[in-house]
Amino acid sequence: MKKISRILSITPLFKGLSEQDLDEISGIAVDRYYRRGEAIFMEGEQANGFYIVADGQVKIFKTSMEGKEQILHIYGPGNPFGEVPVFSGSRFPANAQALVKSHVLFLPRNAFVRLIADHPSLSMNMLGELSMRLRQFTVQIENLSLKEVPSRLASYLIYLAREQGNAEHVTLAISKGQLASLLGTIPETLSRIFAKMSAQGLIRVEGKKLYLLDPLGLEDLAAAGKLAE
Amino acid sequence: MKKISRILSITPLFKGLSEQDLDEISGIAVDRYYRRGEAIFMEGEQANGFYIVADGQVKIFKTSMEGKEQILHIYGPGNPFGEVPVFSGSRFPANAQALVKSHVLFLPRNAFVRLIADHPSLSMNMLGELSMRLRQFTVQIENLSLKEVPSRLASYLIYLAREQGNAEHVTLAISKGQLASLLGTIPETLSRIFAKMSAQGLIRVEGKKLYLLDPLGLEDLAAAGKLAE
DNA sequence: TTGGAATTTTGATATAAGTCAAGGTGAATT
DNA sequence: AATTCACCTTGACTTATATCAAAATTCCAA
Repeated sequence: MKKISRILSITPLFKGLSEQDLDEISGIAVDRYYRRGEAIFMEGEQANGFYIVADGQVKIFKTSMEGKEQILHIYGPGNPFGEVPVFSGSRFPANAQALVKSHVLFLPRNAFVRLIADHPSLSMNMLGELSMRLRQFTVQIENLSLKEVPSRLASYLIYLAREQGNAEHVTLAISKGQLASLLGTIPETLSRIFAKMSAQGLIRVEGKKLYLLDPLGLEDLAAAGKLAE
Repeated sequence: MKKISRILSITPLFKGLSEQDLDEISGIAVDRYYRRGEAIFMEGEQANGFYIVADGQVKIFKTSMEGKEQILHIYGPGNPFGEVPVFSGSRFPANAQALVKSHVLFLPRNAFVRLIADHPSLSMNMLGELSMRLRQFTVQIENLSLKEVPSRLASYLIYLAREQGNAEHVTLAISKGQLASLLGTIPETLSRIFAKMSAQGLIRVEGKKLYLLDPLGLEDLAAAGKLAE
């Protein structure tokens, strides 16, 4: 139990709740463990609760008939996922799978809905969470529809640099294949773009460590720019 | 004032609220009128409230540097829009523009947040609304990333048929150019695909009226299928 | 440490969809 | 009825990215 409340206390979703409230949530949360690559839920499956990553890394994704995959989110400790069916529908709109060995908390729907009804700050937090998701999807749609792959990659690198608080270099938390799927492309294409961007001196690639050699050039590319031959 | 509460009463967002509550909301809502083509808000603009379509048609969209446009939603009477900044950020993530002469209600942020705090059913409705949006974006991302334009069009036609409750034919509420932008393509491409689909006997196009001649063929195409030459 | 699988890269080729340009159609306005 | 303008269509061409195949590299686990 101790372990659960520690995770809940670092979860932004529960910010502003009292110690007691957190205990109450601890009471309804259930531990679940997944191996690397294991499915957590599948698109279309009936949901009876949602999840919070306690430890590890989880991807939310769609797949096409032909087997191509599009990653929608990658979540780490403190991130909730699978909440959509709690508030609408009741079936998951996408698949969730553990990218590495992971520990997640499962929050049963009914108990949570009861909780939310008399904790306005919890519902405001959840509204904030869903709004952030909508914002993010907005960007993802813009990227897929209005930008080419090099721009998407540049945007992502800039985003990572900000997130990791280091303008010099970033470290990929995922494989390049998974990055391709996140950017809406395939590994071959991503690889070629890495090569081109390196040739132009925009970046230097050393395994999972990427040096951002020309931040302005990257900004430029992210905005609209074409990647020269 | 009479007019406002009639609109509020048909707005799903306010379902389950008492007559009094609706009156209270009427009190804080402000009428706004827009001409065809007029901007309602722009991406990045500071928001101090959200909107509900009372009458007319509004598009939410992003544009690229080069001027290509991607429509995210098209809303009609009873649909709320621009709520994201109410709960996160405070800037609009996209643009809104009236597609036809429109009447919208503006709900100031603060008054609405106060209202939501002590009306659990209102916050549940809003959570439901945002969840539906997330669901829809999920589909849109899937379409853009994993399906080709003919499949997207077929999906859209099937969706329209369901919405309009007629399996035989559907009527476009928007121009073909706008439809192209909604599907993430350009008018030329859409036009060619209409031509091809007509040649295969899948549909027949008569201006804004589209006859679905081969529902199974369309289902097939929507799922994954390729459009033959 | 080595063998084998997974991941990444490179090359040759195919293709869906975008661009540019020119007509055509139809509906509204004068 | 004539004119204009927005919308739609068609054609020739270009291009970004996917596909298929194979080689190279990296990563683990035996």
